[in-house]
Amino acid sequence: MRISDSIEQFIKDMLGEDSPEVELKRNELAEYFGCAPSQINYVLATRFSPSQGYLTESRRGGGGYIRIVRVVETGPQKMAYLVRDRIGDQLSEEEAQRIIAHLKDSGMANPEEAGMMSAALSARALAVPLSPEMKAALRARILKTMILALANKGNG
Amino acid sequence: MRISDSIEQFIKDMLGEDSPEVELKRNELAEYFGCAPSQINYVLATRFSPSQGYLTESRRGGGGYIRIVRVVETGPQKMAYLVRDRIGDQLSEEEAQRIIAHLKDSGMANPEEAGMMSAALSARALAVPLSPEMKAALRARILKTMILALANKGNG
DNA sequence: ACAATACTAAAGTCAAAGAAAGTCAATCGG
DNA sequence: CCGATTGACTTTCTTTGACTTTAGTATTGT
Repeated sequence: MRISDSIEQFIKDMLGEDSPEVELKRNELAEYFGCAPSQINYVLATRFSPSQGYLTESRRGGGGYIRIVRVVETGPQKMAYLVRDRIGDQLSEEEAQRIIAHLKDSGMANPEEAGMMSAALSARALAVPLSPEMKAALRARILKTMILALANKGNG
Repeated sequence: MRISDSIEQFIKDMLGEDSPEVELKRNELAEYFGCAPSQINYVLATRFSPSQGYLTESRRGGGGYIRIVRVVETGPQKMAYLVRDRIGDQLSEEEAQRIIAHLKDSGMANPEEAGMMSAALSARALAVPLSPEMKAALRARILKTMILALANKGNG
């Protein structure tokens, strides 16, 4: 069996039990599995990427760490994913505001959250010298990220 | 656990309780934590900087001291300050998250709003092919717009 | 007594060492 | 050939210590 797979399994077991979040020491883990520390980065990059539903954050230096958070979950969060999938790579401001209204109407976002989303995607917020295509791409990404944050709020 | 973090926590606990101000002896604190005195300066520089909402003043020589003050400003003033002075044309993600944390801590934004802001300005939301400068410019504009929305909510 | 000087007790500065994690190109193995 | 593995090198954050600066206190000369 590949070491990468073992490490992946190890981390997923830790994530499975109690919390959707695990913190580890790169060097310790590497030593435990008898591999190069950078192997851990490889596993993170290939098995715990954002597109696979994980976020990682880390810190270097003395007392450094790597934290892995699972963001894909069950229940209402699937709805968020559906919505997210309906947002492509491009998003107009009108469409964005429509989706936000829908999120609010369906109770997935409260008025405060909707207000912030609306502001972040307004023409005013994106008043920078960029092509319309780039702005549309930005809107899509920003809204997706905010919806993910919404979905994740439940059991962070 | 890092000594820096312990010292940070220690000071924040002192600040948290009663007063927004605490006075301490650098050498005593260093001895208490068993570290070099200059470590205290490091903690002050990295965790209690003005941009993080703290001011420090000190005195050398016999009977010297270090005083740390948590700066408190009222909502509207603070927001105006943030938009006008502190957020320029460029904004790093770290700085953005710090500002958002401050807004939340001081009650100017509730956790939901802060969450949305944080998401909208995350590296993930801006993961598009743009120069770092352009991203920094976008962050600045988006955050300003969201803060304006916050401010407007209250009195309008 | 008073001012200048010396002594001592702080805090400040800065650079070097240490401790992690990140990157990337080369290599390995199925 | 392609994903897995490694290791040298880089970057970032922390910790320490030697040296500097400043403030209060004691001493000394007039």
